[in-house]
Amino acid sequence: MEERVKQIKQQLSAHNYKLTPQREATVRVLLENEEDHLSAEDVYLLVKEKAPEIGLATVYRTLELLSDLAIIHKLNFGDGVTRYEFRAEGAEHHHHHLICLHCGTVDEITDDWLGPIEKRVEKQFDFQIIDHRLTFHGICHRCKDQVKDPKKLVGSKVT
Amino acid sequence: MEERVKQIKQQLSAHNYKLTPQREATVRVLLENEEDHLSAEDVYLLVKEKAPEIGLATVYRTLELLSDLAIIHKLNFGDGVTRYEFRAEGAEHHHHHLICLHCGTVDEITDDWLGPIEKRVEKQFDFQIIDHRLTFHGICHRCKDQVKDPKKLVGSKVT
DNA sequence: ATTCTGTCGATATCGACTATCAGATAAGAA
DNA sequence: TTCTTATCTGATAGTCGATATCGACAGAAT
Ligand SMILES: [Zn+2]
Ligand SMILES: [Zn+2]
Ligand SMILES: [Zn+2]
Ligand SMILES: [Zn+2]
Repeated sequence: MEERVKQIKQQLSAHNYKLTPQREATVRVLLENEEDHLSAEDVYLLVKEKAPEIGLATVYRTLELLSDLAIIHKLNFGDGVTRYEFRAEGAEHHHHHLICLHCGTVDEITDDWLGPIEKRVEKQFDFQIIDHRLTFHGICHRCKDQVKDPKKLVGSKVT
Repeated sequence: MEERVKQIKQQLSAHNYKLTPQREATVRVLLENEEDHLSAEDVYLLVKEKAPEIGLATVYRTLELLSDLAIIHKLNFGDGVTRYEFRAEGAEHHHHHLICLHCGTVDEITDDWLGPIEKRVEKQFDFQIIDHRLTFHGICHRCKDQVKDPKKLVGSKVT
C-alpha cells in the first residue's frame, strides 16, 4: 500500500505533477477498493469520508490525470458512468470482464487469453494492436439457478 | 432492402408494435448506412432529410424499441455517444471491432473468433455466456506509416 | 359519437461530465 | 524574508446526450 502510493508519487513527479493531499486521498481510495470498479461519484463519496473538504471537480481531475499517465484505466460497462481501475503493474493489456446480466456483478479474468487472436488480427487486418477490451455478458455461477430463460435478458444495454 | 423492412415490420407486429412512417424512415436510414455505426444524432439528421417533421425523441424511442426487440445493437466506442448497428441476421453474438487510435475508423471482424475462449470461460468460471464484446484499439493499416510512437496514443479514453 | 390505446413532436428535465474563475498553495528568484 | 510565478483547488455554471413529460392526434373498439 505505502509502496504503491510512493510509486505513484514518483510517476507523478516524473511528469512534474505533485502528489497533493487531495490526489493522495483519491489514490488511497482507489487502492483500498481496487477490485470494485468505482465510478467518479463513488470515489468522491469515499474520499469525502476522509477529507470532507475535497471537491468533485478535483476528483474528476485526479482521475483524468491518473488516466493520462496510464496509471488507471477508464472503463465503461454500459450503465452510463465511467468506472476506474488500476492497471495491472507491468501488464501490457487490460484484463477481461464477466458481467452478470442478472445481478450485475463484474468478475475478472486476470490472464490475457487473446494472444492467438491478436496475432491473427495483426496479420489478417494489418492492424497494430495497442490494447483491447473483452467483456462477456451472461449469467454468473451465483445466479444460474435463479434464471430460467437467459434469452430474455438480451436487453437493450449499451456495450 | 424491401425484404429487410418487411421482416422488421413483422418483428414489430409480433410484439404488437406498428411500423409507423417515422419508424420506417428510421429503419431505412439504418439499413442504408449499415456499416457506419451511426449515433442517434446521425440518424436524426439523416431521417430529417426525408421526413423533416420527425422529432428527435421519436428517433430515440425507435432506436430504443429496435434495441429492446434485439433488432439492433447499442454500441459504445468511448466517444460519449451511443451508436447503433443491425444485429447480423441469425448471428448469435456480436461481431468484433478494430478501432484506430489515430484516425478513429472502426473496422469489423465479422467472424466470431471467440469460440474456444468462451468454452474456457464457461468451464473455468461457471459463467453462462449470452453475448460478448471484443474491441481492439491500435493503428490501422491506413495509418501505420504516419504513427511513429504508438505508445503515445495510450491516452485516457473510456472503453 | 365516445372512449381507449398507442404514437407523435416539442420541450423541460436529468445526470455525468467539463469549463471557468477566483482564491489557496507551493516552489523560485531577488 | 518578500515578491513572483506557476500549479492546484473548490464552487459553480455550463455542456451535452439521453430521458421524462405532456398535450395532440389517429385508429380501433364499444
Ligand atoms: Zn449474477
Ligand atoms: Zn476490472
Ligand atoms: Zn487509422
Ligand atoms: Zn460493427
